Amino acid sequence: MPELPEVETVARDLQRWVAGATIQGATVHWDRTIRHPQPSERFVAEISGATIRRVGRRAKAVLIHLGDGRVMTVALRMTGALIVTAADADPDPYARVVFSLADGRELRYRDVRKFGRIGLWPGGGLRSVGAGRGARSRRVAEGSKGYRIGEVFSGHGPEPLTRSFTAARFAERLSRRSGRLKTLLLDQSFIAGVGNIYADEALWRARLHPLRRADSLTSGEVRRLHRAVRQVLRQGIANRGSSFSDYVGADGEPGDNAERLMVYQRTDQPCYRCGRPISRIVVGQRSTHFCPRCQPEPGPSAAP
DNA sequence: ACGCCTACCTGCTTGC
DNA sequence: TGCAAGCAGGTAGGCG
Repeated sequence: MPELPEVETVARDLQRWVAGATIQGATVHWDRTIRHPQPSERFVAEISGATIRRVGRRAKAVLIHLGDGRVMTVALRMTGALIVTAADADPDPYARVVFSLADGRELRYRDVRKFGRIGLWPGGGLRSVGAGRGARSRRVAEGSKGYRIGEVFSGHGPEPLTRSFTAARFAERLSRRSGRLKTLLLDQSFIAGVGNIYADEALWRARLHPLRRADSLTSGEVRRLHRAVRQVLRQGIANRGSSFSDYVGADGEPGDNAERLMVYQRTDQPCYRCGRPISRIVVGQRSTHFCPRCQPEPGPSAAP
């Protein structure tokens, strides 16, 4: 589930613990985890000997910047985790890729459900941040290799915690969309890094119904949502992420944010603001939690 | 441009 | 107790 706060936590941990380390070699236990380059033997050959210069994040991906400018991307998807261990730590049956570091430690990519993907890309072009739904056609073209790291992310929407993500910019983007708020918040080409947990949390905080049409918001509502998105993400980071079953930081420990969530997975429990039981509906095949009193039903004119 | 659907995987919980 | 169905934080790709 890792969303922006969980990925940010992992990236900060790794920056602290493995920046400057050398990757001596790698063992791939599940071939499909390697997205690029293939075959995975080639990936292993190309990563071996590389040094880790810096670790960062873009959208929900961990970016491991190498000494020569190349970038390794790790998309954790549902159950992925990057954990730093001593080499003599117990073997992990769910470790899909293990990087051995020259100092004797291991960087393990663990992933129960095997949805996550690791790529190794030439550097360059990372500043470009495209907009709109180019994401899709870009991704299709990407199969044709040769892609630099910047192009891997060119279809993603703005990073919600940056300075340039202003309420005015958010308002402009929302005004051009007729879809439902919940669906849009989950659309990575619309806004990067928000997933199911933080989308529900932000909508509750902003007192907006998940089925509201994006272009129906007043400017006051847009400001509330803009602030709410940033607040729930920052709170998630401050608490090292929300853990339910699989998510852990690079230290292997769960985060503390799950106990501070207001609506997510609180179906039928009282709303912390008004006491009314939290509702659960399905929007875009994703379970959605909200308070039917604090987040009133969109009127017929605003309904999609 | 956009929405809906399925597929990708495994483990855990729930209900009969 | 056993077993099957349902559920899970994400996204790529196909179809309409």
